[in-house]
Amino acid sequence: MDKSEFLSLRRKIIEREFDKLNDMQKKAVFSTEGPLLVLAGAGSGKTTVLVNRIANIISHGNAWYSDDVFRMPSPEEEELLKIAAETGEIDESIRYLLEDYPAKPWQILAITFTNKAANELKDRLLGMIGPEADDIWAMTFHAACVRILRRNAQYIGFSSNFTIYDTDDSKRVIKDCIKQLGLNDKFYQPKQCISEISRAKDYLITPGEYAAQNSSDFIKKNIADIYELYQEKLRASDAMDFDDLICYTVQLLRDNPEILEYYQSKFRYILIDEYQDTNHLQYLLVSMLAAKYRNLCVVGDDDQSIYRFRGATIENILSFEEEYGGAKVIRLEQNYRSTQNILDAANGIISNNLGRKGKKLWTANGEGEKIIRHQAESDRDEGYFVAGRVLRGIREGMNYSDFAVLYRMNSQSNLVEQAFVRNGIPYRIIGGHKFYDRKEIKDAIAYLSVIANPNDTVRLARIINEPKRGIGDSTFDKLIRISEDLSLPVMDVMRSASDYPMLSRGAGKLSAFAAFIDECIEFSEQNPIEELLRKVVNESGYIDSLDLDRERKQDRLENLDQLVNNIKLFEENNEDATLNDFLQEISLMTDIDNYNSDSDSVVMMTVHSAKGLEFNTVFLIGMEENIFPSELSIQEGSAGIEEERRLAYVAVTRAKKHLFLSSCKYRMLFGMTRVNPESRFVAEIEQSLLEKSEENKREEEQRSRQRAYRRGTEIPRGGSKPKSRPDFPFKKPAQVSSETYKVGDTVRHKTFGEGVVLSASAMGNDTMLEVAFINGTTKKLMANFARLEKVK
DNA sequence: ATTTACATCGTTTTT
DNA sequence: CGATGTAAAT
Repeated sequence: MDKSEFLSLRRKIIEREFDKLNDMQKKAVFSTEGPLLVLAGAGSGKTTVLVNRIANIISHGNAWYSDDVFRMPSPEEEELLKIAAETGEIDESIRYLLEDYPAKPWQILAITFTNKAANELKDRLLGMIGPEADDIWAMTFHAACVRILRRNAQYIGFSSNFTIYDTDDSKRVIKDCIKQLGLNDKFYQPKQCISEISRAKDYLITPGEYAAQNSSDFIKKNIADIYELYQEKLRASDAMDFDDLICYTVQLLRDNPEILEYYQSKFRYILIDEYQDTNHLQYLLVSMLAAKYRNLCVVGDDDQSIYRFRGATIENILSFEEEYGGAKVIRLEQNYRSTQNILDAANGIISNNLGRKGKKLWTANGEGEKIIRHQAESDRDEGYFVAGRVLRGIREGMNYSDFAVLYRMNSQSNLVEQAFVRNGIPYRIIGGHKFYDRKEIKDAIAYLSVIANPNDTVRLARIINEPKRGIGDSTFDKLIRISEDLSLPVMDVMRSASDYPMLSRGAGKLSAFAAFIDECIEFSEQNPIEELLRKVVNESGYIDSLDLDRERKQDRLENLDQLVNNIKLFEENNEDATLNDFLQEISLMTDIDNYNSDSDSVVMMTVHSAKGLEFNTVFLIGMEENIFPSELSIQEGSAGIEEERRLAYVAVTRAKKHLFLSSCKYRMLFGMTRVNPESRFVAEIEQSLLEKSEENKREEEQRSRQRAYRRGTEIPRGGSKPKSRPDFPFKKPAQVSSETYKVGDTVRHKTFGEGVVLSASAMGNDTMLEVAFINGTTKKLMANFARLEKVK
């Protein structure tokens, strides 16, 4: 056997191991060295590629492409190789012949976007390469950064069990800062400050630099002060926000060459999933880590970039080839999920975007059914339409879990939810009210946080008077003031509260509370977390205080029980896990991470949350202008619309077999009834792929029969029955306004101000008005709902 | 300090 | 419309 024979045999054996993959997927799996861009369309087996690529790197390294041979096989080994090529069974003794510098699991860093994706990746890796997969760093950006930071916390002046603040916590701190600086919080809104600070962090701009860059801008100068104070407060609380996790990691690596060198050498192979959703800071982090080996594989789909509002820059993926000269590009365009009709619809929508890498999904699954397009009378009818179709599906033998309802914004779930409740359809809502966002859960977590990190003043503020123990805002403010002025830990001040005249009145209560926390801290060192939680909620009087509102008590107790269960589960899965580990786990967790398709119920969520998931039947509701695309994105212009279009592309490609696109003639939105035309995205789908819903067809038939009847001509009665009115009040009791409007009238609206009526047309027993408001926008409103005031 | 009533506000998407 | 926050009353 000569060398080329051996090499081709080697390739054959390796290829056999991955024979379930298509050619493009194999190419991505075998391309281990150097920068690699994998453009993976929706449903193209992206995770499969990631898993297999990692497996290949560990078991074969670059052996498929490499012409290097460590040693030629002996005659016995040749026989074993031939057997392996025939049967796929590889004798352990010849493994070394099939390798070219394979990596150890701990040399691999695989970054995903969500914890769910990370867990899925880990599970599949465990299944494919066994327990040593545990050494692979397969996690989210945030989790990886936390891991690096905890190990090196002293370099950046934090303790190794620093707290992670969520958006809610950050907001509280920001509010404090605005107040403390004596600024008007109308002018400096917490939300805007946070996003401004977040943008600064994205480009590693320090408060000082930010101030210098904006010295001529009065407002931004103040934001610089807020930014500075905010960072100080977080540091004093030994806490970081989400952005800090990445930001401090980048700074740590930038300022400490030996640490950078350690991680650069450690991670020989880096893989980044969902690369289109990375922001500048994440890009920076990746490029630092990958600088040494340049074995960087990024996987993504420029058409699925939907997190621009959070700082994701689609440019990261668009300019990857430029950034990494000589990068290999592989496109995965074969879709294994949907029917061709669904893919054509998605292709049709996305082709309207400019500046794409460009790709076209195809499938071997066949054409499939047409996409059903339905127009409901109202948002309420839309809910009943969905419910009706689910029930029909169930009658035909489908499961509830085959269905998903997707929408642009959380508030759209309400009416579908009501329709489901009335029809006894089991459902789950992902997002919206997150489990860990519930008050009682946040309170409980706050107690645990303070016990884990007594410097966490934000969480302390939450619970120091919850339940009421007579420690009001002014006392707490004084407490913080003293602790800041004397640079003493808050807990120390509390313990010896009676030493401070300022605290005289509340001193006893404060020291009692401090004693309770101290007792819990001691308890926590010896006992499991769930025991600690039980102690906390019972002995703090929290449970007792729930009696105040009997209505919700049961609910809240159940939630607390659920939390205890979650903790137990966590402790079972993670031996000798500390309280800190648990708190970290939940601080980086979101609702979607808890989603599993086990229980048989219809699932409802936003399109954003649905990314990466798939469902047999998808109802995409609210396909209307001003909803999807959203009003704000329309105002924003093409960049906004293109992002919405990508979102629509994501939504459509979630469906495996059936897709419904529904819209309403009018809907209640933000407290008033609005009229929106059907979404432009529906028009971007080739019309032959769409089919009107039976419900709509029947209505039309009935209407035309009525018209014919009025004209005296008769239409032969067809098979279809007239649509029965739904058994629910379809509109609110008519509060018909005495006012009538005609074109040219001047009206005043509560929020939009004055406007001129452009058109008025009768609709049912109401009038649909088109009004041009002085703020330059034109809105369509229903006269009876809009609460308009006639001016002239 | 706490409760209540009233007003105002902003309304997308979330690691 | 709902959540959130402020002002006034207890």
